[in-house]
Amino acid sequence: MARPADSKARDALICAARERFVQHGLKGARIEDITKACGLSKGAFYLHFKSKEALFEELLQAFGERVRELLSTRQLETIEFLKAEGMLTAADVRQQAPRYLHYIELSNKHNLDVLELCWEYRDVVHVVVRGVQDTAFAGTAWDMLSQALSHLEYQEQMFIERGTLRQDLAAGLVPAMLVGTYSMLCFQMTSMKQKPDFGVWAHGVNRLLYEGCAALIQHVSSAEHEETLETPLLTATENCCLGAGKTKRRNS
Amino acid sequence: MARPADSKARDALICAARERFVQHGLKGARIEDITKACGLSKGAFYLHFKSKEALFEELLQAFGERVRELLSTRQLETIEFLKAEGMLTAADVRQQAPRYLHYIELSNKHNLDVLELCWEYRDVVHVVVRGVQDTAFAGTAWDMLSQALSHLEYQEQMFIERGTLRQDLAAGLVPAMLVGTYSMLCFQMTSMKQKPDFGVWAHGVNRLLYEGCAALIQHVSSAEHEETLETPLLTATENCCLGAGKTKRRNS
DNA sequence: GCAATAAATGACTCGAGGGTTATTAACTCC
DNA sequence: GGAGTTAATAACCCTCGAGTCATTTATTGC
Repeated sequence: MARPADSKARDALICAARERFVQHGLKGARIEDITKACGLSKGAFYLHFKSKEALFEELLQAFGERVRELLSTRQLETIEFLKAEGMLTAADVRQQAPRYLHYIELSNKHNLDVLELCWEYRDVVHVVVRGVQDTAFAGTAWDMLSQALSHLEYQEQMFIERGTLRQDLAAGLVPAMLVGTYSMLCFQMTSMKQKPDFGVWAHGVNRLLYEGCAALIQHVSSAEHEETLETPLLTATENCCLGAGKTKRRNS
Repeated sequence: MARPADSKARDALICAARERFVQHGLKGARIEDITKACGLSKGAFYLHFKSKEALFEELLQAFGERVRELLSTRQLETIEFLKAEGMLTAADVRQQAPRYLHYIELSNKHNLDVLELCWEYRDVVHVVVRGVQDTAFAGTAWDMLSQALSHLEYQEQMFIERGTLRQDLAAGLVPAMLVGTYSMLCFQMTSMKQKPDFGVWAHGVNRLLYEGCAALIQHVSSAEHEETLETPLLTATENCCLGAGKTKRRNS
């Protein structure tokens, strides 16, 4: 006994909003343009969403959920692997033991999963990185990167403690390089029409980094790089932020 | 026979504007807030600048000029070095020859120069990366990264052609990792109060990457990584952009 | 002190865009 | 087909901020 909503209306609004957000940022996107793009009126928008920000938060929640899933399965599977195959030793790395190659394989799989997800949500990523300044979401990109960083730092720590990795690199360096390289890739993909071949990329990065570490391990006893680099680095926890610090938390 | 302008007014306006731009982005910064911050009225702003955008462009020009200087001296000094010391060979890298270590030293110096410059202009960098969407400057960050990328790709190409570097990594991978890592660092530094120790960082990155390449060179003949990764990759020239593509060029 | 001149002010206009609401359209159930 | 209900519309209000300009203020040369 009532007029039912056009089932496509809500989805159409979300879709149009995503496009506008990418082009103009969260603030810059005009509600009237969004509704016009799907043949609706401004009022219709407020029928489905409390505000532009609420719509965006919805998108972000979905993405964040997926990210959290990925991170936690990565965590689980890594621990599982190490339980099953035993902790990696420096010798494994040096000799490119099957166990080590297997580990790289696993790590690679996880990296690819992340890239795929970012591709799926590339518009949202784009907005989070470059379109939310002066908004409740201003710190979100950094928050997400921080999660990834501290996650990888945890793994690095494990490896360092067990002697798998050299200790003479600044702690956090490898995680930061990984996150830096991958976020560069995400940054790039937000402006691409064709999905690039992530496999080639991820594989190369992995080889460079892991074999770089292996190379260092071989040189351990050689005297030429003596200075231990133990300055604490740039960790995720170093949140001595200026801009990001004044992130107004969401007031939904 | 006229009232002279307060000599400090213009500088004060620029200074206040930079602060506001960081906090709220180019569009989000209000002219009246900028002027209020240095005890002036809105009208005074238009006495010194045509618009907010004109002021920002001025900042950007200064930064861009410095960047171009750095890139060209890097280019010059690298070529000069290679002329003086001869082209590096794979053997140099493998054996960590003085010539090779010297080269790394040089490269490191240039990297540090870039980091220092970014630190000096960290507020401008911050704005360019995150505060110019829906603005004439929307594509600027990417333009600048592209310059750096293609510059490094040129060097990489040189090394690959002469056989110094392995050819079985995706072309552009090392440049992209460098730019990715360094821009991650820039991204981080825009929210830091204390200047971090760039030396430690740059040194670690260099060692990882170069020794990673060296390690690969050692494995050249080993059969275990066979597939040649020759997919063209993500080069600077791949400007198949969506968002960045519709950058309205400046209309000053 | 006074005229001339340029700096600086702040009240003003104006357009843009977020959010509201009275009204109309469309649908369902009886 | 009519009552009841909800979707959707579009005119409206309101705030905010860019840019303007008549007016005031400060300074200099005489």
